[in-house]
Amino acid sequence: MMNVQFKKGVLNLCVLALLDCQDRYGYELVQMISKRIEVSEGSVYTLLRRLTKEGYFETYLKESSEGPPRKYYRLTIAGQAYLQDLLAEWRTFTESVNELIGGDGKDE
Amino acid sequence: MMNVQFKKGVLNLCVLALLDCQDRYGYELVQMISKRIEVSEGSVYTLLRRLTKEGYFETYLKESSEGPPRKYYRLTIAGQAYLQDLLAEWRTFTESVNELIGGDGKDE
DNA sequence: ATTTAGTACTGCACAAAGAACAGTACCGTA
DNA sequence: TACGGTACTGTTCTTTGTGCAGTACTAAAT
Repeated sequence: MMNVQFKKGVLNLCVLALLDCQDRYGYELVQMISKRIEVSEGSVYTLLRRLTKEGYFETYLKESSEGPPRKYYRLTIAGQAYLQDLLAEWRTFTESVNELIGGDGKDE
Repeated sequence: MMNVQFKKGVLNLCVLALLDCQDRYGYELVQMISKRIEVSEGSVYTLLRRLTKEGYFETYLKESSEGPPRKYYRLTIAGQAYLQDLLAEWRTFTESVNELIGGDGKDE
């Protein structure tokens, strides 16, 4: 199956990025991410709780016609800043890795 | 500092890829990887021991004129296959993430 | 001759984060 | 009223990178 370890930290980035466009609720995020990368519910909810505790999200409840009330997550200012940091890191990181695995055994 | 979690599993891929061209010794791998991404010696050596135990590397010692003998690592057949798997996974994974963070909130 | 710096490897205790799983609860339908 | 889908909580387990201490060899500086 999909490499578990690749996901460490990246899930973080994905959730933040998805919340940058609009507020979303947990189950919705699980569905959206699962379409592209395998992820368990537990991971996403755990992450949402953690980042909320760290001040990157604010939450509010809203009732749903098709089940229990949904907890929506909204990026805080800190969350937006964190997202920008992670985005930049992700880009330079993947670039670095691609250079490393690109095959050129150059010293420089 | 660099995001620790991004590295999970990727270090694995980097080491395998670097060994695909030629045999290398541990310290050399640490130096090569450190040029691009921050990594501690402990991580690389731990990983080398683990992958060796799992049959992806064979090792041999060779003396050095500038210090203690070096332990060289060579990819086994299993190691080459594993590398190909990881490479493919890495490519589809980064593609998926880039789509997710790319901003299109599309359902499909 | 002894110290110091660079090279090179070993091994362990620790922390972070995702996975698996069980549990709670609401809603609509058969 | 039993089932399946929606929606969230919480705990335990595993993997993997980190930090640190330790060993040991070589060469240059004091």
